[in-house]
Amino acid sequence: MPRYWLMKSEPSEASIDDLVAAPGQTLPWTGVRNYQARNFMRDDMRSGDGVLFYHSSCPEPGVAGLARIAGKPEPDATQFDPANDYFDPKSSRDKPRWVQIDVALTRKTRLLPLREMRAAPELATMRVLATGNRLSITPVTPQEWRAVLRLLAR
DNA sequence: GCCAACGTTGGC
DNA sequence: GCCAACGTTGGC
Repeated sequence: MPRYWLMKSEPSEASIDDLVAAPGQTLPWTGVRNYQARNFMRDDMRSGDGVLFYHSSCPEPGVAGLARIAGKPEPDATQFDPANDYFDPKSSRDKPRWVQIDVALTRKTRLLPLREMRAAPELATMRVLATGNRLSITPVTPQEWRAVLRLLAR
């Protein structure tokens, strides 16, 4: 049974165009430093799960493409690298704290702006739209997934 | 740049 | 375990 996720990325760090241009059109999802989001990756994601690739903290926030989970969670390489912005001195290779997982492009879509998502009654239940939500990874229901696809097709 | 909302830290 | 202080997120 496929599951669905929304994953936020700042386009200045990793945009949908970066995913299009990546080797194998696949990027390791690194840098998650929130336990709830980590637990989604570590415990709940399965290869083949659908992903809404969302651009955040940018002039036009919204869904920018469709992707899917590939492979399985691994220790996030950036946590061990002191030169990396996401270095975590409290983590160790023996007991890694953070995980990454590969995300593979399905297709780039038109931008579905946050504004349009908020205006769509069928998306009112989406976690990412909930007041105060800051999670960079949120589950998406099959109904929400289908509704997003319908909006993208317009 | 502002600021609301939320997560994390650390003293007690 | 409480909770104040602080840091981060992310839309606007």
